[in-house]
Amino acid sequence: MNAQFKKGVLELCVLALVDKKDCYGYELVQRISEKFEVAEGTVYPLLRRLTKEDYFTTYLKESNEGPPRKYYKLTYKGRTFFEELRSQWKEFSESVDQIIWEENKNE
Amino acid sequence: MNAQFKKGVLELCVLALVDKKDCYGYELVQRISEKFEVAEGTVYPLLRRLTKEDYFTTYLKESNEGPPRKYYKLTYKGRTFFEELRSQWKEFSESVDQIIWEENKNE
DNA sequence: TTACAGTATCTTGCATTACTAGGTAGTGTA
DNA sequence: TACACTACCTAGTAATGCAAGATACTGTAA
Repeated sequence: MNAQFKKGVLELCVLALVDKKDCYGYELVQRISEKFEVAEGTVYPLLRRLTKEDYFTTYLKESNEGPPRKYYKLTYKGRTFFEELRSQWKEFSESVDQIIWEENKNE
Repeated sequence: MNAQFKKGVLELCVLALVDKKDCYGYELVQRISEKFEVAEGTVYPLLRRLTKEDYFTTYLKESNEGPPRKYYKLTYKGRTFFEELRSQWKEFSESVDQIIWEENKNE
């Protein structure tokens, strides 16, 4: 999959998944990769950035399948940002579809 | 509009518009900006790259509204690339929509 | 004549973000 | 002991959109 398409959209996907329920990084990589490939080296820095910008809070939780998991939880600010970004994506992707699927017109 | 969303997609839009009819750079900026803002400093380097990669050929044409216009014409290779890219976009954007609009499930 | 708006092309340097390729460490199994 | 899987992390690189500037042609208004 074209890596450029993912720019900015991965952020939106991460926000959407964490909005539904608290997630840890490795889990997000797995979940998103079911739809399209994403690298760990992409997701962890993204989570760090979104946390720094107060869209997430984090907490650690023991696991019996490996080292402790760092869970991310959406803040109020994060939810607002997510909804704004999702709305922007809707508008943008619909515009793109208009351009690329438009029938030839007499002009 | 989120600048990141456009990464890679602008290429697709330019290909789509030139596929319909030969276009010059300034025209593409105007046409795309009807849907979402795009800068000249983005489009001209993109056209240069796509031409270098043999997706476009170019020709000059006089204008009575200003300096000569450089028209871009899609090559066979360009059309193949456009259709491939458009199909990738379809798959990608549908995946994103599944992630961000999915209802909460019992899990 | 001069100035400006609109049309049309181009370039340089910057900001952002995804990926590659590595590392560390815990758990369970062969 | 070795390996696979889970789980976290980072440094450096590549790709691409944008801001801000330059150049130049046409037509119009002061």
